[in-house]
Amino acid sequence: MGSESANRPLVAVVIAIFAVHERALRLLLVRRMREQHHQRWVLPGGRVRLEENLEDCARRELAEQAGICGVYLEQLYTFGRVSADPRGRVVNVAYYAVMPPDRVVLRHSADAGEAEWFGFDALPILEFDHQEIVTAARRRLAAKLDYSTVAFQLVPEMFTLGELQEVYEIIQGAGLDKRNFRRRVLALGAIEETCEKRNDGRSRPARLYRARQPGSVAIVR
Amino acid sequence: MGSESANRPLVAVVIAIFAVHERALRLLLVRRMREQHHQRWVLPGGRVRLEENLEDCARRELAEQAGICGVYLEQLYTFGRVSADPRGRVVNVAYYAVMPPDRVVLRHSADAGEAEWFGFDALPILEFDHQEIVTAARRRLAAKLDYSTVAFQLVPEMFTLGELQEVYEIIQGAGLDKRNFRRRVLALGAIEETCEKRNDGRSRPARLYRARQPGSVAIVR
DNA sequence: ACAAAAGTGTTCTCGATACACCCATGC
DNA sequence: GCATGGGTGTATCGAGAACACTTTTGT
Repeated sequence: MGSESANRPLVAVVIAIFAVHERALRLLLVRRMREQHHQRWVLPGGRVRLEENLEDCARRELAEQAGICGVYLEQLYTFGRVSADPRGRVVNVAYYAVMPPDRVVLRHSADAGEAEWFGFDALPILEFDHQEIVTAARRRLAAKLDYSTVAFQLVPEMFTLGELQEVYEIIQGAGLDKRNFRRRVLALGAIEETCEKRNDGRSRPARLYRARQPGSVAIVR
Repeated sequence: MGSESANRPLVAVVIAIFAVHERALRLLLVRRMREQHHQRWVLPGGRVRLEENLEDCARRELAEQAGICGVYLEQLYTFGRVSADPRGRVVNVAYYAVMPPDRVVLRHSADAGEAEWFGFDALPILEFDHQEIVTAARRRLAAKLDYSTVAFQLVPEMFTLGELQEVYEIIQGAGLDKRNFRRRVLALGAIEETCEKRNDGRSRPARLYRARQPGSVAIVR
């Protein structure tokens, strides 16, 4: 370590992974171990191996550091400010990812140290260029809600229109008209009714819907 | 060379720079010298220096390889497929850039080898992941015409509405209604009339317009 | 009965589209 | 006078926004 390859930047991926849980947008952070800034919370990520594609690296780091697999993942931007990391030149290929709330229970994997979901009102101060990455990721996600089907990746497999609307309202930070919202999302033709209803125990049961293409995110409109 | 830093990917920038010239969309390519694939046309670009920011690197390479300065430049995507380059692992941070037609005359700089503008109907076959990069850049540019003011970077400082419309039609590959186009672009409030007219010698002289913020590209609509 | 969220239609405004003719200049 | 591109207005359509009340369940 230390002087290895000092004539090339280090290439790393960094992931901002979001979930909407308990009426708040949450971001996953991990504690960085055995490093200069150990004990500080940082975005998950790590160096890219020579024989590994960029997205594979992002998925591997999510799995290793937080036990998370199979989420929607999209490249965001590459940050490479010369002075971003005092330990040396790093080029961070940033990704953002999203995950449904029924999967935020974290499996603490052995070698991983800790991982934890933070609300945006209680985010710790982030090192390096991670603050900038989170801001860009959040902006991109908010924008994509309006012209893609990402939102279905942020709700359980079966969901109510109320839950879906909550995702929009929390991420975009603005209330929406219920009738207009329902008309718009149904008009997309990307979700279908199920026969089931969800009974939350304190009000009228809501019909459950399901994405027609649960595995993929499409550009719409 | 050769075995240097073989434990880290090489980080390079690659630029797809476009201009609309003589009724066609054109792309700048350079001949790669003293390399395995010398004498093949490739996108301009090169390795990122340790003490150099990514965008600075892109601008330096454009200047060195084609004498081009001061253009609009935007990061596109980072390509890092393991097998993209047979010489070793490369992570290509791709940019796209645009330039007005009155600047496509190339200054052949001394160390640069050749640079040349190619129409899309006569593009050579590109090595590595360059074909993919060009396709992505073109798609992004076509999309950005509709929600930003990039188009003003593709026409001279003073331009006619006919020229501007031609830029849209050529890049998006579809004819537009003249009256609707003019109404829409004028309604943006981003350009202003000048007193001058351009006389092309074979029809009625056209009024010249100028961007209000010639230096910057804004998101609109 | 009351609290809590589900469910449901109509009106209005504004931006996008379709469409055809006269004008100024060079040859 | 003819060829070439410049310049102009109106009618229609559809998407998005505003807006309030009834229904179903649990307590």
